[in-house]
Amino acid sequence: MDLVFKALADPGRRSVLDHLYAEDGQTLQQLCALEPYSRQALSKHLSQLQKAGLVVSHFVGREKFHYLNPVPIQGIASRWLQKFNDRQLIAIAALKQSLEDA
Amino acid sequence: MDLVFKALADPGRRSVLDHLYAEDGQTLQQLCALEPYSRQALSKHLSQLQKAGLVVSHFVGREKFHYLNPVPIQGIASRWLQKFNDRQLIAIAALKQSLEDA
DNA sequence: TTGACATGCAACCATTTGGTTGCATATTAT
DNA sequence: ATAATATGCAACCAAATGGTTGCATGTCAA
Repeated sequence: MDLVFKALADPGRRSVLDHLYAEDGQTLQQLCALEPYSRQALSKHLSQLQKAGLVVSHFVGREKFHYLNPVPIQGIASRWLQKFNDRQLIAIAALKQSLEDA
Repeated sequence: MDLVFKALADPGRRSVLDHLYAEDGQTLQQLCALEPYSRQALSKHLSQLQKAGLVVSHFVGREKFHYLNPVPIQGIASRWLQKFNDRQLIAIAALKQSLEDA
């Protein structure tokens, strides 16, 4: 789970996820045309995303196609929402209070 | 928004959020007793969490009380879920469930 | 078969990050 | 008033991070 948070921490990697969402099943070369990074840099980012489970890939010949896996993100969302939903109203109330005091 | 992702990337900061959830309105000294970090290290972590909007604090005398603000996390969740909902019916169901429980 | 294409891996470098030490400021208690 | 408490800030340092370069491997096409 720590890998997921670390993978999402970089704006470039989030952008890769966005591009994979826009068009699923892209190869490294295709992503290179969309991102301002070199092939090697993108490759390392994709590797991290893959280790975090956010991207799944498979080879077809010499081409490696990458696919988005939203499950870990769902995991984060449900974890934190589950954690905070119970107190949500109180916390929001507290936030409003503190903002009004400022 | 980038600050929120970066703030959540560190396991220590996530632990701070957990402790603030367990007991809201704690001071730096109280958190020091719970975390394996020095006062100064914790202070910097709290500062980052505050800049990310995940923690709100206010002084009472010389004591600074820290409160959890779940709103940015909700923002992340809704953003990514909204992005991926179209393809993930299961995610929609899970989110609705968690929101309805709140 | 030979050359071009798609990717992987390792070494190296600059920047960022997390942590500490030391000092300063402000509030409470004796 | 003086000492102890609670926090803030800046400088410094080691480790992690993001990116590059160079080379190696495997696949397709002429």
